[in-house]
Amino acid sequence: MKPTVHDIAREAGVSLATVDRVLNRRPGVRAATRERVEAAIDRIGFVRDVAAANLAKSRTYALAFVIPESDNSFMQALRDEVAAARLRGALERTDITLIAVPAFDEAGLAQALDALIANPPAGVAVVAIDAPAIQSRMERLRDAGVAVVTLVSDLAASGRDHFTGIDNLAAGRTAGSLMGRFLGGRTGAVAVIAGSLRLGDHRDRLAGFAERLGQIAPDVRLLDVMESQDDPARVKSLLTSAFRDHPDLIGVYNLGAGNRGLVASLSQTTGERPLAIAHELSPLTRKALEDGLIDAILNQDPGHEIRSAIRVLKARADGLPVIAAQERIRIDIFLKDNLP
Amino acid sequence: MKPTVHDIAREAGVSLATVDRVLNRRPGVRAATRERVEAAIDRIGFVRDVAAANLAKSRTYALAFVIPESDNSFMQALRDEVAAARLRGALERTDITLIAVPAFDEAGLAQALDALIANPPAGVAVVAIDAPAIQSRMERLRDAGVAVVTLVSDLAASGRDHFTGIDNLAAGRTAGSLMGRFLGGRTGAVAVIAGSLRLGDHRDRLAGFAERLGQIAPDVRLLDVMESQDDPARVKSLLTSAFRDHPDLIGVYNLGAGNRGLVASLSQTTGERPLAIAHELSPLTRKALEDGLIDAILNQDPGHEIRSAIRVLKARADGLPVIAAQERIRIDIFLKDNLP
DNA sequence: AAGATTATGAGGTACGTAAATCAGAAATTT
DNA sequence: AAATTTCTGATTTACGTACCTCATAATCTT
Repeated sequence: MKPTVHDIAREAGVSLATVDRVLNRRPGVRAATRERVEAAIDRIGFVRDVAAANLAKSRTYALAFVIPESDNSFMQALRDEVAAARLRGALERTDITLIAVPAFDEAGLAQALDALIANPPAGVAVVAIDAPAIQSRMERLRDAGVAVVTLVSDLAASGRDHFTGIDNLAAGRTAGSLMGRFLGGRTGAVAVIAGSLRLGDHRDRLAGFAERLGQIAPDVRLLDVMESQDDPARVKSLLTSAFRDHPDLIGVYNLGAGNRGLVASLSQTTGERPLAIAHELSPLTRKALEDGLIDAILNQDPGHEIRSAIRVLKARADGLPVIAAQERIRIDIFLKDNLP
Repeated sequence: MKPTVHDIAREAGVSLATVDRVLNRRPGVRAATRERVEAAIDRIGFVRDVAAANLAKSRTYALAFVIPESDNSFMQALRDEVAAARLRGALERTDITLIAVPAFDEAGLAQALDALIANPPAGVAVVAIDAPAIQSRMERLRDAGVAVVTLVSDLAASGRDHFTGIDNLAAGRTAGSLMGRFLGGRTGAVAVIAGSLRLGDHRDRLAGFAERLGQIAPDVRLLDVMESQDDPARVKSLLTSAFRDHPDLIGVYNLGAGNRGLVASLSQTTGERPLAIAHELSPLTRKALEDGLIDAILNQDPGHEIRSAIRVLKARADGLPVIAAQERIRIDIFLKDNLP
């Protein structure tokens, strides 16, 4: 049988109350006694029954997700996944709050974090903006004993317990690799569109892409990066100019959002279609992949990210370890053949 | 507050005992009363507290994993993941048994299943061989109320509740797609090595690969498939002959195990190295990818598969729904750039 | 050494559900 | 209408842990 707290008490020769004090870090136990109890715990291999403990505590994990209210499909998917997780709350003993903040708005995010500091939940997941005002607030949350996870876009480590998202430098390199190899020695110009170079993840993707493409296809001419502010209309107009100005355009990499503009532009091209690589699988990009308009999609699964963040927050809130391999977010590569 | 069984009783105007009878499908409730209780459950949105229920039942889920004792790294990884899951048993209320059976041995597998039928656990996960003797035993298990999942290699649907593994036809197409595009218009011969065409998953991969490569690179000459029995030495000797007999060999796809032979052969090639695509990420294939000996690895994550199978088995054992999106096993594509 | 302080023990209740018993009500059969 | 059978209610115990109170033992202060 699985050992219980009673077994610890018997083994250590103390009462249940003392075991409880040790287990739950309550005061009033001499160091020597505490060690005896801990030794007994190790010896008999006691593992706290989390279900019973939660039941006894009537514990529900209050978790807050702070996500920008951007209208791009990735952020939308992220919010939908939070909503779905919210519905599972009764089963999973979570009470999830979704806090939508204006996109790219440091002050708005800071304000949302201040509200959380005033009324701290057990855990907070934030799509962070890397700025001192945000960093310091995240540290305050952690100091208050709140489990803190950054989502999608990271911060300096002191501001969070864990980052749930992909390695964007590697994502850029992957895009560069695919672009270079799919081009198969052809020469010409390649265009890159970012949302904004003020975003760390976009900067990382660009750097990785340029580095890797330069290695594999040194003869390809990489055009100056264009910024779309993640706006589909702007993506489209930027591409229109690029097609006009560079008749030898053989590849396009959209490393930010606004894929609607990319697809619209590609579906209008006459002559040979350029290779296209973009991020985030959505109904739109999925269809473009199936239709052959886009050649590859790099993806981070929003469902995985939200569920992973919840697991990590619950574990940190309980002071339990995390299965690292399970919580690493993959850079998925999708071709039309391996669509899920 | 979350509604409890007491709330149901009050709402339906019956006693707790009757609610319990309805909830746990015990006899002794008139149809009319049962409906009243069920209506009350719907009305107040009751969700059974699984943790409390398990606590009350002192339930642990006895789960058996039946996995071939092949020495290839994928099956090894699968067994390791089961062992790891076994250690988490105390936390997750599972009692996991790993049953290793001889590889490719229908009679041995049938015998292992018979033992399980005689002493049925709550759930069984099997790396199945698609044969009538196996199929019928799986059906017997299901009829006995055991949750049944096929692992890696599937069976007809009547023999299992769920399949935990990848779509191998799609995996083959993905390999064909990558091969075709990476070749970038070059012409020559492409070799394919399977473990055994008696295995359904290997047949599927081959079919998908041939189909897709033919579309993308019609000028490429696909050599007759060779069978390695998943033996590294045989993979190597087959490749040696292929290199000798076909000087224009420009691509190799190993769709089964035995990658050690593939890597050994590739590292000895003189002149231009052929494109190489293989399955399953391991320390060996990872290194080969990093060194540029292999160009792409298709992968199914053994950790995900085992954890998914456990979640599914527990859910089926409780008659709970499964989050389908979470349990779909991805066909991962790894290049040297997006290695985890 | 008396008093103050800190450790520990003993015992209980609570969490939400499962499962059992036994008594009594209602429906069905004879 | 009586005897059976089938439902239903009321109540209790158990699961493993958390957390509370009260009493007493051990240790430290002055």
